[in-house]
Amino acid sequence: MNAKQQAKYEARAKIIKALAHPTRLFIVDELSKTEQRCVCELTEMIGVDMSTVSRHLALLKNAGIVEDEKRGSMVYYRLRMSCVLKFFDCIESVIACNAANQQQLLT
Amino acid sequence: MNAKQQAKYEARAKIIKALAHPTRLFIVDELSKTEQRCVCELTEMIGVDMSTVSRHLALLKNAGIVEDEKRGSMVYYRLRMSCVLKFFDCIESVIACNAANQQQLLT
DNA sequence: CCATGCCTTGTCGATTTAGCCAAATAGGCA
DNA sequence: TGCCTATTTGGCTAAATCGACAAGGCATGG
Repeated sequence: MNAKQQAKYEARAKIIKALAHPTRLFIVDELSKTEQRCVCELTEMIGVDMSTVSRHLALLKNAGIVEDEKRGSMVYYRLRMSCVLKFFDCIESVIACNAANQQQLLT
Repeated sequence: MNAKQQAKYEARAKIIKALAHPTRLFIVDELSKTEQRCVCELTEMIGVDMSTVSRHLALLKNAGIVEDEKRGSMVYYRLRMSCVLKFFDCIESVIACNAANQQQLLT
């Protein structure tokens, strides 16, 4: 693998890594349902420290998946690349396929 | 977020995490082009220790993304859920969108 | 101006991850 | 049997990640 290839896969991995956490998946899911949410709302829903949520959001933003907008003292986040939602169908089918496989091993 | 929700997002995150590494993305890409590859071939292409490649493959297998088949003394891996390939279009568009944004900041 | 609420950032400890080397396992072949 | 190759696994270190708490910045409302 040459340097250019390497860079390509690293760039891709960075985006995927940004999604690779339950809390961040929840955030993406939530923003697909509700257009925009402030940090405090998400914090409330998730149930971890606000600083932790803030960092998750910063990470998603840095990857280009969400964007933020400050209004007054609140910061609202919304989905910037909604194509990531398409991942979920495939993910679910992987999970279902794994489950079916597990099942089969028992018989 | 209740326990069931939590579990759902964790299961999803596990799959995504399995893809969140440049080497593993390379492997998936390669298996989309060539149907099957043994560990030694992939090791050759990637240029890290075979034990490292073996672990990456085990991780992908554990997530249900690839499957393996032992033939003689070699182990061949192939893609099990090719739907993950669909991720790449979206990923590329995120990258392109980020780049366009960067560009705009310079003007 | 001060208090309060919203948010981000610095720091720390605990956990996970990635890579290497060495050792163990397993198949193929002389 | 004994060597060689292919692969996995154990052990180790360095680096990254996550979560909590504390402190600081900024806006709002008395």
